[in-house]
Amino acid sequence: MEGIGAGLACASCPVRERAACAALTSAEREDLAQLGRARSYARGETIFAAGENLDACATLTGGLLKISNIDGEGNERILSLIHPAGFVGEMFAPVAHHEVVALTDSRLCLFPRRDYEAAIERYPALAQALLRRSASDLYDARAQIALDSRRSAGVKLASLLLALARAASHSPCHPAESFELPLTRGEMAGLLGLTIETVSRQLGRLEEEGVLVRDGARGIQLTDAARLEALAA
Amino acid sequence: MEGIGAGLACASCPVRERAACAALTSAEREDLAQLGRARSYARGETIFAAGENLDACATLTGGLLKISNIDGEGNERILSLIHPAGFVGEMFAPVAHHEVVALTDSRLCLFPRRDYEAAIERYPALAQALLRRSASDLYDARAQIALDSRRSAGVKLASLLLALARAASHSPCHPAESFELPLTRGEMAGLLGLTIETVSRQLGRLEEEGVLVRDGARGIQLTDAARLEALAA
DNA sequence: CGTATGGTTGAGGTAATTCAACCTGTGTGG
DNA sequence: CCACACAGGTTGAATTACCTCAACCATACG
Repeated sequence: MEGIGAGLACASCPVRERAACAALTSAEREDLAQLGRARSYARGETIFAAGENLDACATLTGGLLKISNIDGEGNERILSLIHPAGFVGEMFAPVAHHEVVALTDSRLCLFPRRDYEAAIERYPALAQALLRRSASDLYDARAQIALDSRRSAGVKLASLLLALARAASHSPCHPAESFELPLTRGEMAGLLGLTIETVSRQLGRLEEEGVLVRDGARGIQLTDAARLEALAA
Repeated sequence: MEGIGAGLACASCPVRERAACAALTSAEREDLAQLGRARSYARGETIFAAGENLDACATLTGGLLKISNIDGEGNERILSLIHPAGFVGEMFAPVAHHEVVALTDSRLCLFPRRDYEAAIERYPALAQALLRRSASDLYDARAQIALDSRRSAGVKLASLLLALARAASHSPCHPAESFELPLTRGEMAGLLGLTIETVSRQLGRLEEEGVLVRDGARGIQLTDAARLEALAA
């Protein structure tokens, strides 16, 4: 079903209406699909490594990715999470600045960078769609900066949990009432600029306060979502 | 000389080779210029206020802007500095998310948003140029996140001083050896997520250590730029 | 001259880090 | 099947970098 000949099975693509390529006409998409190929990555696999030659870009069709930076001392800071329909690959940099790694088993639609760049020039709608997505990523990144500033560990963690609960739920703005954390404590710490211990303690505190119940290391059940939203303010 | 009729004096524009509109042919630029108008802002003046209707976007031709977020308690966090040739105005959001304020006397090229959006559709090269700029802003924002994470106040301040020294110098990567800070202590604090007092103390410490000499509140003379770069790592 | 704005300096408190021990589940090899 | 190792997680005690509060200084400006 998928990948007859070279291309992709856009017809059955779970993000065909939200990804950048959705801006194309079906004929144009057909054309673009010829250039790409789908590939699966297991949790923990690296998609792009910082410093390596960046000759591809991709749309995430399923799973969850992280974009992260490793500093001199080997500390990882997660700069962004990429959800399905997200786009990765720096179009205008010769080498990758950051690591891109699968947080859960994921599926991507990979394109050779040169071909994709050519497609951008050929299809103005694609450039616009990417611009829209880039603007949105920029907004998210700035929201992260705003969050980082003065706010306490408790607020940061509450915001993250809320975002994850929303992502876990399929309805847009409603947080799922119970879900599995797709990140380890270390990854949460890396994303929030905290330590593992602090994350663990804050999580414990939220449980003490009756906001949630932990179910094993990863399971979360929100017992007071309203309270969580208030804390995340 | 400037603004005969409605348009802009692109011929004498100091950023005509670096701004997004540089991607256009001269005929196209002529056309775009008809839509815009130049305006000056004094230090402290607000260009866009968060929450207000966002019906314009702009290219900065001279000066320095900040994009900032004010949280519930009235604390300001500066999300980004905008240097000449930078673009401001969220194209795809109905209302402004952030404050945009002039840090020094500045000059902008303002465009009605609808007209600019139409221009993007009309001129694919413009969309591409904006995409490039947006990708670069996104990279900067992520660099800021990386900086925020675990690094000490000293490292943050060193990075900022280095960035300002580079911006003050006209040659790209060489820091100016003496320059005026375009930001108050409060603004530096807001940009780095620190307090005014911490910034002041760290600055004092850099002076003690012989990295720089302060000349009044704003003047900075780098006596050991190499050391500063090492500290900013 | 007096007020305002921005800046410096000091003392004390605190949230988060660091360091360290211990727990839990899972997979592996004997 | 048990023993063991290992990765991820929790918990505690001590430390510290930064914040908060507060006083004071400098420069500019009406």
